[in-house]
Amino acid sequence: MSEIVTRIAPSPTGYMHIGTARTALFNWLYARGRGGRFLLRIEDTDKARSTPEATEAILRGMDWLGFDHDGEVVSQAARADRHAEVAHALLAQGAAYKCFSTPEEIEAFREAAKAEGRATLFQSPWRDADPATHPDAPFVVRLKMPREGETVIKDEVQGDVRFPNSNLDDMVLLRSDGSPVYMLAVVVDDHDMGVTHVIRGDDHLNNAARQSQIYRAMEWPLPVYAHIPLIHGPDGKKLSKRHGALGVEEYRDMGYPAAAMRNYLARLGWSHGDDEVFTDAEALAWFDLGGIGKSPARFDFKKLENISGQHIAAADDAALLQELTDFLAATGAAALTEAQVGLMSQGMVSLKERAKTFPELIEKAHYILTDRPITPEEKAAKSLDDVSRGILQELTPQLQTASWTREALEALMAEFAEAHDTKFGKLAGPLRAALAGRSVTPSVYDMMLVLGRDESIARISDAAAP
RNA sequence: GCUCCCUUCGUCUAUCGGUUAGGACGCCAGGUUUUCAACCUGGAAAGAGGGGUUCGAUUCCCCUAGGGAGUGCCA
Repeated sequence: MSEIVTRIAPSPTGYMHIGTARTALFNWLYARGRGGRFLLRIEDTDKARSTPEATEAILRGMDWLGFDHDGEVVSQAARADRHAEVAHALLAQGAAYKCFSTPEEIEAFREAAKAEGRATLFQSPWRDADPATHPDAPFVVRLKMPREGETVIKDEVQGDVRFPNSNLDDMVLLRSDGSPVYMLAVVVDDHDMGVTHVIRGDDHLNNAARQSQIYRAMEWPLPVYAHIPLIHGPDGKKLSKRHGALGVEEYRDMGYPAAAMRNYLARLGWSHGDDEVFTDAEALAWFDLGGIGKSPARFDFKKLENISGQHIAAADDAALLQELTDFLAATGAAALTEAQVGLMSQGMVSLKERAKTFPELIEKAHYILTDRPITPEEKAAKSLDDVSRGILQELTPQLQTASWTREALEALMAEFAEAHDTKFGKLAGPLRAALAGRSVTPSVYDMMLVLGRDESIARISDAAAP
């Protein structure tokens, strides 16, 4: 079997859609999981809507998600000459023809068809015209679609889909200004790039029938098709910016790890038995076209969060810290100091199991990211009354001599609490306020261990001071 | 209008003719607990509707309903 080649071909208009990210993921998984190649082509033939900024956004999104592509990024617009060349070849062999109908005539045709309840597919009078009768006027090049029989698309997701040829129109290949149209461009590009598997949104399923006729006319081998259902919004309607159809970069900025995003997106419309949380290696090994569902899936933030939390909890400490650093940089936050990085790497163990996103992780790490003197928040300040200050004061010397291990500290606290005829729960509040200036923090022991004896005692002394 | 696709708990899904229709998220109840989170136990929750085919349909076929896509000298 020859090498597998897939591609992602986004249009650079606006931000990088989350659906594009999922299609890219499927293509990437399919190729990379099989030792194939994964290509990137920017479909920038619509000059009016394409922007360099959008291309940059796509590149950044692909980079963040870790979808490395092979070879150079292909610009579809740059290949217009080659597209036209194919159109002219089709023209020369009689598979396409020049159509001199004006837009007004076509419009009139459709109006009339509609009024009579006929199909509105335009039937050009020039399809079989003798070239000798061609006027000296602008024309478009149209493909001669078969009028009889049917076109069958063998789709790996949808099965065999049959289209009556009578429903296929003689689509335009070249506009009257000689520029190629998208339908032609995709086919030529996919062929020239050696794409063997076209995995794309099912909004292209109908187009596949029309495009396949270009392959047939050129006698090019058809790629394997897999049309995947689109992602819908929480309301089941098409995903729009209104309800969460955010750009990929917005998900990054919300603090979801890329690995979690990949995992969630993979599960959205694809399944491997009951597996829910998995690594990239597993996804690469498991992914196949047969596991793709046929119905559109809705985006569910709750599940994304859950998956995200599990990935953060399971992540390697150093790698997670690095990704957190990248997150801070990407969102324009201040970078961590060297000392903070040191403490963070020690605190990561206790931090990561309590956070679903990076912002949450940072929130939990507040005790590390803050410096003395600590000004307690209002809620925390309430637990620092005169009584508790006294208790903290009493506790300090004991901490001074305790051995700084979890066991020893737990024992010390238990003993201390008992001596004061109370429970550790009562001590926890004041200690949190002292150590972090907050009422919600990681475990008191975790904080003391990470902060170390000197810093911990210093903070407690600060709080105990009148 | 015409063509094509889709339809299992609220959500993501498993099932590839025979299951008490399974799992996950979320939700509810209880437990654990040092706050938050996590964790443990239990619970409610689904085959769109109607016809067939079959000994037997969630599964195969048809119809209806609902949703989506295409039908451009947009991509």
